Amino acid sequence: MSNQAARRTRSLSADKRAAILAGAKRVFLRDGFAAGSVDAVAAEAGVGKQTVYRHFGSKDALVEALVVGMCEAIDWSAPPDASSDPRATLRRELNAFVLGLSTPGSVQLYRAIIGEAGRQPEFARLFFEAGPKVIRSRVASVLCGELPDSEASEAAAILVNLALGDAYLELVLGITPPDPKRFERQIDAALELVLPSR
Amino acid sequence: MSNQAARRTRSLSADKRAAILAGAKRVFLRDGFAAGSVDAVAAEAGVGKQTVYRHFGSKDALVEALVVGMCEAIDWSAPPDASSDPRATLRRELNAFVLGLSTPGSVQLYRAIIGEAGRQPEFARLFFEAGPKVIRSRVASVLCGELPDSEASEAAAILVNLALGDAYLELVLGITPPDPKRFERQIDAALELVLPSR
DNA sequence: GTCTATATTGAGATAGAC
DNA sequence: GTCTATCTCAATATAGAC
Repeated sequence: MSNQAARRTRSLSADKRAAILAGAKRVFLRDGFAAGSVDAVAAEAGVGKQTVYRHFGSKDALVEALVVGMCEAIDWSAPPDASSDPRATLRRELNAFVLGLSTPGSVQLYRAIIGEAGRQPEFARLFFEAGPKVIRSRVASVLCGELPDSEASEAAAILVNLALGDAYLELVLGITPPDPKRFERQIDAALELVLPSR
Repeated sequence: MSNQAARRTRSLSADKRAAILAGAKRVFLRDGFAAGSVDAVAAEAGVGKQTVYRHFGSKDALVEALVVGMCEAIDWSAPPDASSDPRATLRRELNAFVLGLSTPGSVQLYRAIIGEAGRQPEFARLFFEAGPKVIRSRVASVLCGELPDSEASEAAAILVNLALGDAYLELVLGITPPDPKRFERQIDAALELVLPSR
């Protein structure tokens, strides 16, 4: 009967979809959402343009699928550790965060999100909720053991800000290349300021 | 002879030029450098499109003139004061900085600069040199009287970062509206951390 | 379901009237 | 020097072959 082809009435190739999204990532993060073209995405993905439209319907929908997918894939947290030293835990956590955010893909996504924030507030919110907000609360939860709850939230915000510090603004602006050592120094200085060792 | 018309061989109307730049500012900061059109600029400025091209030659040149002009016009510094209290001076200086950077025009310029940083590094550098870098050194020069020179530069960077804090990221992302009181609280907390009052 | 060829719109840039 | 009308090309989206 129809047991073979029954449920594949509208089945599109998952491989092609992934290839298109990969192409879209390269094109749109390099050229920007406005200047990047569907033609370029199709060429980059090695598929016909019509295939892109079959899968996503429009350029806007493709861009949205890309941004949503990248935001959902964000995971800048450090794996859990057995150590009970909160300073060491915070150092690992903050380090994983800045490294994740320093990735070329993350920097390009960050630029694109900021650049479109005035026109696409949903993208900005999605990114904020998936990234900075998560890190803040992870850091705050560690700090709750060390500081009064009333101070933990504010201290977490300070730590996260200082961990990024100047280095991140300069990285996003393309002034200086990524420098893990510089981030480590910023993190150590931040920890010393918020949780003095003596 | 030619003494009347001699030197106006290539004189264009300064009024029109200013009107075009004002229109370009509205259009490009609202729609982005890529999506904003010269037609829209001409309409916004109330001139013909050809006039735009007579004055600037190309869309790229127009965008560059706009960005350069806005960066050169940046002045987020506080006026000098007679007070000799470095904490009060720093508070005024940092407050003027965050207020200047919170202006709708500044936020939109910041977004556009970040969004194009991967493709237009010169714009990013121009902005950085005219804005953040200037504030850093102003703050550092005040701190030189309070801290060893070796620490003043780093402390200045920390102060500037904490003055912007979470509030600025959320403002740029369009998550929260501008809130001068929140900035003031961030500045006070930052000063207390870097220059404890007791 | 995927590709090639095409319709249509819009934007950058220019020619010519005044 | 400024505007109106136009050229040209690129990009979104679609139609039809396989």
